[in-house]
Amino acid sequence: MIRVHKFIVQGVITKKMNKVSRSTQDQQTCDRCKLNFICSEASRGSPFVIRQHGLKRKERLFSSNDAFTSIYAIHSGAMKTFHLDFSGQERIHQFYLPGELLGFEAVYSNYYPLSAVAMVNTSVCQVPYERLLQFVFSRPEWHRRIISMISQRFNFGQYIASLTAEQRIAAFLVEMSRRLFVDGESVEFELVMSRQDIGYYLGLATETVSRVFTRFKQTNFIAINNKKIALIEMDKLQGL
Amino acid sequence: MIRVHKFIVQGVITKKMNKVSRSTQDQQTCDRCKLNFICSEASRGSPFVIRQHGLKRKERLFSSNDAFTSIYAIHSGAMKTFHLDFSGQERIHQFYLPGELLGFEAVYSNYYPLSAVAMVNTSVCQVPYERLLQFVFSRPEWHRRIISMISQRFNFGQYIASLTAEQRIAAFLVEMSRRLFVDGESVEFELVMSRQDIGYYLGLATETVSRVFTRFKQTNFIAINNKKIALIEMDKLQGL
DNA sequence: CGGCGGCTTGAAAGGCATCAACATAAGTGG
DNA sequence: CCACTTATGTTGATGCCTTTCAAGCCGCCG
Repeated sequence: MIRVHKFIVQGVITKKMNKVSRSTQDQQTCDRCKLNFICSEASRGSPFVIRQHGLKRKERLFSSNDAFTSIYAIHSGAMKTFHLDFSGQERIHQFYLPGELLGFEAVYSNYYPLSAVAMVNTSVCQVPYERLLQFVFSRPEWHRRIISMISQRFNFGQYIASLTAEQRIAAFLVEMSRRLFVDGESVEFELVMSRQDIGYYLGLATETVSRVFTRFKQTNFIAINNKKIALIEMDKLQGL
Repeated sequence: MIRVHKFIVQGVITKKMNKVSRSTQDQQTCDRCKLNFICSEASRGSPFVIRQHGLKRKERLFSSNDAFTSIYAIHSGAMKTFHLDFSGQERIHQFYLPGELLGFEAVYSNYYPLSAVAMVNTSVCQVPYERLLQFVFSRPEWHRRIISMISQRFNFGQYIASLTAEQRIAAFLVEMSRRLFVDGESVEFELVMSRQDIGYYLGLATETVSRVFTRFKQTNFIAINNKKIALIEMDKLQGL
């Protein structure tokens, strides 16, 4: 059996906050936020982040075609963005982990092209886009940084189409651990998303995801027990 | 037999220009350039675009790991960006058509993560990034616009992993025609990339690409003769 | 005109999806 | 807190789609 020490993703909301009060605990999670460079400079009680939403599992943050107003930063928990294809099947575009931003997809068209729902109980910070721009424009060094940050998230996604099921899942697991742990030290975490979500995300059937997990478990590449997972042979996963 | 009227992609470089002189002919192709909103405002002989490179087919514009200096706009022709995977196989990330920009992938890391080569004889405009920022920051409305432009190109790529070969190729063809013809009127064009490139891009074997083209031809969804292609039943292609 | 790279077509093998049944976990109400 | 219900995950058998290997064709360029 494996023992999982950190459950960073599975952030349970213990209290719902409607205004920003940066407690010591917040400080930790805020450190990894991609907007921290602005947010931490903004004076306390500043209107940069207007509130912190608490979302229950499966609760929706915004829907496809909603008018674009805000960027959201994941404070704790995890979300997914998706749209429904012509046959009504969910197509997952991205998962969002603590510290990551969602909503930039809507900047160009001025409406959210995708829907966003919480995969576990989640807390997000809402940053009205106009206000964000206002802040960004107020400091020259931030100009460059925001462009850089947005450029970071370019189209590196479609290459998975040429990978086998095992390669896709290995890449997915490595990617998850990389995004969860900045230091890259720990390799034990909680899969917040269902097998089906992973399948939709990687273009695989749910059963295939399950089977590959079992195969990886048998070859001792990973240890897995339902949602708890530990990457044991990271090298071998990357070497697929 | 089909007759192809427009060969916008297959821009043959008749003259190599080393400084910017916006002839009437340039004006046409520049109109569709995503940086035209800045470039057209910059006074003639301004240092915004420093020169126009002529690249022969298969010639390289920059290589993976090169230091990042400039964004490039395709003036005529077409390019592809790719990297080599561990087994030395080419993985194509994106194709770039006239008016489109490449190089933004390098902003974050400050080096080009991918290599770029011309698929046909191609002419590009080089825009040094520092100079671009200088211009962009000089006008607030441009700043907003560049952020919007970059945000436009978000991760909508990986969904192809869940499509069949026919769906991927149909989507690819529709996408190409959309990017080539702003009005969406014409459906006849020249495929500048090889079957192999298309395969690498879509995660399919070259033979599969070929087979699907033949199948589409037999069902009269398209007319195709080597590189010349006409989308006859656009609706049916989209409906796959 | 000959050679070569790109393209097409065929046959066989393999990987993944699908369908189906079951197991386990999570959620709900008494 | 337990019993029930529902959602989620696992495992097996079968079939199909795509890859792979192989051979031949076509178009392009020297």
